[in-house]
Amino acid sequence: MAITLDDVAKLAGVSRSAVSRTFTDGASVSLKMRRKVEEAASELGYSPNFLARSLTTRRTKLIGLVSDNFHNPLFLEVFDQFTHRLQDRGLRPLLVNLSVETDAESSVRMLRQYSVDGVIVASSTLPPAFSKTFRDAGVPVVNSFGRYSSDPDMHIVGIDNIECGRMAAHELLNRGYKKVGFLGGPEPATSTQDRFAGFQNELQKHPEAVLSYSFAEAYSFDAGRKEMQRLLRGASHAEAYFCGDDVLSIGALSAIKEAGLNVPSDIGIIGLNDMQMSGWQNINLTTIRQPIAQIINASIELMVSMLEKPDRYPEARVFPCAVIERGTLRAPQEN
Amino acid sequence: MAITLDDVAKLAGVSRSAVSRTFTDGASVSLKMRRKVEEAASELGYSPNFLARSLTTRRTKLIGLVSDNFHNPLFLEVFDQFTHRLQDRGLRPLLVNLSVETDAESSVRMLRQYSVDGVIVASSTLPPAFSKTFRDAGVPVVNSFGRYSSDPDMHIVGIDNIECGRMAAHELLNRGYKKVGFLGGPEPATSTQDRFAGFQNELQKHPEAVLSYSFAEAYSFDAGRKEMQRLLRGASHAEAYFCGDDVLSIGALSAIKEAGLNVPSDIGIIGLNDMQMSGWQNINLTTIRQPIAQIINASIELMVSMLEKPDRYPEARVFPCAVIERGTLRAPQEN
DNA sequence: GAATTTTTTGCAACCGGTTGCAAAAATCTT
DNA sequence: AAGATTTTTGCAACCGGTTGCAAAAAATTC
Repeated sequence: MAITLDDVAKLAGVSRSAVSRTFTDGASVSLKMRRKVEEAASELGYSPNFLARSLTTRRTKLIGLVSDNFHNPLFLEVFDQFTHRLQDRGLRPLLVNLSVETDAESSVRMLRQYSVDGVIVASSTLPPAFSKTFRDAGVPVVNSFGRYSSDPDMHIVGIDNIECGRMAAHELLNRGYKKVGFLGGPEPATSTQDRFAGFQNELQKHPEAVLSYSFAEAYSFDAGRKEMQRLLRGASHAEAYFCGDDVLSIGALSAIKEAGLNVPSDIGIIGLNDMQMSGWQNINLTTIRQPIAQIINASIELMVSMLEKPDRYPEARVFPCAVIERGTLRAPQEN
Repeated sequence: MAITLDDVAKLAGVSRSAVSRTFTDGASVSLKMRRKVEEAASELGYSPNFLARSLTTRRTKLIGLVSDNFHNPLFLEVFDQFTHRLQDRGLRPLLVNLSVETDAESSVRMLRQYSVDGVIVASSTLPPAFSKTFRDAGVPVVNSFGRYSSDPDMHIVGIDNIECGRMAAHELLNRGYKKVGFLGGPEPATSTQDRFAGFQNELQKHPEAVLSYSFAEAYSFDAGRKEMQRLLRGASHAEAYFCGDDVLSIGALSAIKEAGLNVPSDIGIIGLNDMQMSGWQNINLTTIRQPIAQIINASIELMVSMLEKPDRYPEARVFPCAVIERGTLRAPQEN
């Protein structure tokens, strides 16, 4: 059915190699030959089969894009940018939704069966061991939005979640909140652990502060809402909460409003991510911005450089976050 | 580097064909042989290369998932479900972000180069001609969320947007609104045109109703907000608006609140889609539900059946929508 | 237990490309 | 214009699988 190399060679009256060469950059073909072949090719509407080609070149330009965050609106932005940037470089994202099967082994097998050139693991919840499975299988891997390490054993791009935790604590203390809460994402998630560690660490320097904490079941609206409802039913809630991420914050805000309380006069909330929605006027969440565009660009850059040098020394790229002031925390105290 | 068929054959001391057969269902292999091969395979950690296989089987199990709606939160749900359902059937989504290059020809070429088994076009804005390009190239295609036709020339799954427009008009009239507005998505989008046509059509049956209309630049929060701001600056706005979709509605709500007006007492809003966010308590949008799970299931079902019978007669599957009552329209009039 | 039928196995060609190598053609020297 | 050099071209083998066909092995029949 489809047009092959042979068809073009036959029509142009040249060898198969000649056709192959005109479609391979950097190959030696005379101008005359190239013209002849191109004419025949366009007459037949030929374009080379990437998969057949990959058999010998060992390059598919397929990149596995693996994620388990399909319920966090932030990730629509993430997917948009990843696909966009990959396409810019002629790479093609093979999307893997990990909510189905969290088994690393089977994902690795499947992606190897498709001979992907590399894998980007985009998740703030998966443990480093997950990405390591790919590395151990000899598949170039970049871990985006994962846990930062000063001695990485694979490429890793993201933020310093511990530092973010400190930043959140600092921000709350700075605004005079004494009784503060940590409303984390799923407890086993590396991002949750690290943000909590930093938060706690900073608070310990301030003996006057009182810390409480709990965890939501997922990074999702419903989980945040449910957990905040639970907290509000309790004996006494904190004056302000650092929520695990923006979507969790928005869920919490919904519960607070529903309980007849006001933000920020009754309770303060600070989130993390600064997804687009957080800036919407009817949400207007004070949050810590995670520079996702930079993280994605760096991830792809590392991936591309790995494709060229597979044994490249593993690197961690960490981007700074910043507090985005909006309407869910009271103003800093002037004292 | 990677383990091949030959390696396994050599270790097991059998022919290449024998190995191939143990990994092909329905092939004739004795139990003894199968055991021998499987043992050797697992010792080496072999699994067949899908791409090499596809060369002869002419099946890659790759499905192009093409969309240009990467800014509408609804589509995170759409991608989640599509990837999930495709994976369930052993198919793999090759994601194409069309916001980059809207050129159908080049998408077709690229997807053919990767020998995708089929293409799902998931978009409420692309014209039918886009999907038709795939069909004309001999690639099985399903158009999801596209324009319904009673005489489809390809598989199409979605809702009857004209009917939805009527439903919205009916709902507004039923609640006693006289001066109503249509705040559409991008004017060229088929969904916008159809929803408007139905809306207009229903209103014509009610001479007392006064219709105004305008269009936002995109299906996005910002576009909806901007357009509503413009409307509110104008001489006189409508009593209630049917917005092109939910994210547009939420943008409009933001503008309304910002102008110091209240919903639904000053202005009513009805959206379309019923994405998860619309049910969030701090948004609480009255809207028309588009049954996306059913649309996605049907799309995949049609795709699978097409893979078996490529010349299957084209079919349109239309799913009914329903009004979801929340808090952005006033109660129906009792008269 | 020989003849017949059925199942299993291996050979070799093929899927649609690429590439090392040597021959042929074109270009450059003198 | 002949010889040396460079560039272009085609041949044939290969990438990692599948599959039609015929031979070999196993199972069935009498």
